[in-house]
Amino acid sequence: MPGRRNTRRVGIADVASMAGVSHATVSRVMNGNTTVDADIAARVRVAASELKYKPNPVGRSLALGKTDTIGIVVPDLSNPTFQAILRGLSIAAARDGYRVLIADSSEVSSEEAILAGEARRRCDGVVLCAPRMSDAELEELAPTLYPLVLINRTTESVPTPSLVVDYGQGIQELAAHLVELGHRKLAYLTGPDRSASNVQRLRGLEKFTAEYPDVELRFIPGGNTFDAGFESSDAVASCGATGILVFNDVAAMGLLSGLSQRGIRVPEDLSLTGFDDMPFARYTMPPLTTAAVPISDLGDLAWRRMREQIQANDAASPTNYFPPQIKLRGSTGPVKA
Amino acid sequence: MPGRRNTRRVGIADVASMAGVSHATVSRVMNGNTTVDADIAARVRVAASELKYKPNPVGRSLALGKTDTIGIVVPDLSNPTFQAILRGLSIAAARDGYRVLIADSSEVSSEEAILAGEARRRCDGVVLCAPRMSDAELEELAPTLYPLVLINRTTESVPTPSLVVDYGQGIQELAAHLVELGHRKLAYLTGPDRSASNVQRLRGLEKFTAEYPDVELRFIPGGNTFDAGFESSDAVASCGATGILVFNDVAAMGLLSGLSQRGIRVPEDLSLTGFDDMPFARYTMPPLTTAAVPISDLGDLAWRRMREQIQANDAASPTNYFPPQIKLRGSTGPVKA
DNA sequence: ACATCAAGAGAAACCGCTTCCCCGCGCACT
DNA sequence: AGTGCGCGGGGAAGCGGTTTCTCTTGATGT
Repeated sequence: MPGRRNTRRVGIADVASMAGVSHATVSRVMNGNTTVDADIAARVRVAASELKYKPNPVGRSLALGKTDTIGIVVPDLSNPTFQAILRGLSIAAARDGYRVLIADSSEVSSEEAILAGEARRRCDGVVLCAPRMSDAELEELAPTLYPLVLINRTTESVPTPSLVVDYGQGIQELAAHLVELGHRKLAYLTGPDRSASNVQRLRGLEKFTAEYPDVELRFIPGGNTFDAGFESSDAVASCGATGILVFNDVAAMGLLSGLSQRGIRVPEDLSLTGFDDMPFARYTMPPLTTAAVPISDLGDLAWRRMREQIQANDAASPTNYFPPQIKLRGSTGPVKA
Repeated sequence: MPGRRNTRRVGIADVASMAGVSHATVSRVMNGNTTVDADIAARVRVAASELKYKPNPVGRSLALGKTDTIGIVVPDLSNPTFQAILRGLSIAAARDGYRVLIADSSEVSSEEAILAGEARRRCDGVVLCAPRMSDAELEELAPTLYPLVLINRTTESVPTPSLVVDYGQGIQELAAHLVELGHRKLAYLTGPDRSASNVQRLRGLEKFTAEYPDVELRFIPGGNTFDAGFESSDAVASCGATGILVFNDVAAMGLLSGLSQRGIRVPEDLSLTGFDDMPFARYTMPPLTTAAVPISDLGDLAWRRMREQIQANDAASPTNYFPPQIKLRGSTGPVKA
């Protein structure tokens, strides 16, 4: 006898026998089917509430072929960006009666495809954040995941709704801002090598240098952590640049801390920009000039794109690009005379 | 015909007919049942991988009466504490092949019970974080959720594994630390009124004043945000206390910022403690003395308690109290002469 | 009064998988 | 050679619902 439970839960059959009807009728009543006589329906409802009956979602899922659940695959749940996406997604999905199943690939990109497949099998759709996955693998995976929404990735073969933050655009604007302030020697403190969003920033900076050939731009290896920023302060201080573009706010805050320990003043001696506009960015000393990414809107929109596909109202919706919004604060200022 | 899918997925029957065996045999092979002839097993495996067959989890769940999924109910996913718990839980559960379904009650405590019930029906167990739920409701709800782990709550009627952070103990130790440094006039910048963890801190401080009758302790209404801390700086500066216990790190950072704007030096003029040891606490100027709560261990342990109940190796495991660990940093110093 | 029909409820099929039950087969033992 | 037995695989019964199909029943029309 498979699936026996110690304490058997109340099932549709219990309600049916209590109300003196067939379980088909109980099912009809529970699903609001109006072809049931009002008296009988009332009797069923009484029995159901008497027994505190709630339909078993697993049984329903099997019969209906849907689980009212969507999966999200993230590379690292400790990353505030993914936390915000998850939050936005979860709240938006909940409004439509859907739940969210999470799959954390722990930065192991070889796991991502497997996790996504598993999640898809349990859920009605998948939101995939897989910054490290190769393009080839993504192209192959995407069609098998069908109701799929991509974050910060796009596919060519199958048209898949994608939500991408335009990091390249953002960093260009920050660089342009520094130029406006008179800076001619800039440096970019890079993020993790294999990070897709770091690559996008580099692309954006290529365009920038093409546009401003007279501006000098050098690259300093950095990272995405406070400590990485902190430890880069020597390299930054000695590189001769007066305007520093940092990969993200966390590293920028580390750098800020390191510079202040060396007695280098921001923005008097050096201008500094971050990226992400995390909550504390406005509270550093000085407050950080940065680029805001509307990430919780992103989670919300991810759900909307997912819902469109599940309901199949209209299929193809193109990639949405999110231009970051530049926040001018105290960490950037005119170049020293 | 219920549950028809547009593109029918490959099922166990397809594998069975391809391998020329019954689906019972396929099932046995897929589940590693050794009573299958090696040749046949191999044939089945070939067919399965040929068709890329993966068992449908919903079908399995129904047959087995388990979903390999646990639910977590949180009041607010934007709260770093719950993010950390979620992360710890998710990673630990994943190691044992379980997934996590999230339910965000958006601080609406009336939703919590409903969400928890729904989650329980879909999952093999529930981790419940419901700081605002009334004791009565919790007592009534707990038995219906059986494989249940509580965070920062306990029950009396049904013995339920609980993981509670001993905020009272932590704040007492911080206060004692200030006394050791010579402070005799202390103030507590409170958290949100209805927050259970704020109440626990207040309880701890009651004990503290009983133990140190010669120390003066006053209370200043605060909050749990940076801005709340910032705006309290006047009240703090004028209250005459030399040692300030702040509800949490975020508010403490706000206060720190406000004080520095007023030219009040920390720790020379005023000593300051936070609570939580959030990642940035060590990077403020000066670094924040605070109490570290091992929250991701907490997620990890939540899973372990859950697993114990699911496997039913041993039933009752008592409440685990987590004493916060005091981190002495630069924001506290000897009282001014 | 009889035929037609619509409404409403029960029986049964089905979703995809696991596992119990049982039967056929080959081997060993008497 | 006949019986007992263990092994392995097929058939079928579930898991808990939804939905189609079918049949009963009461109302309506002529």
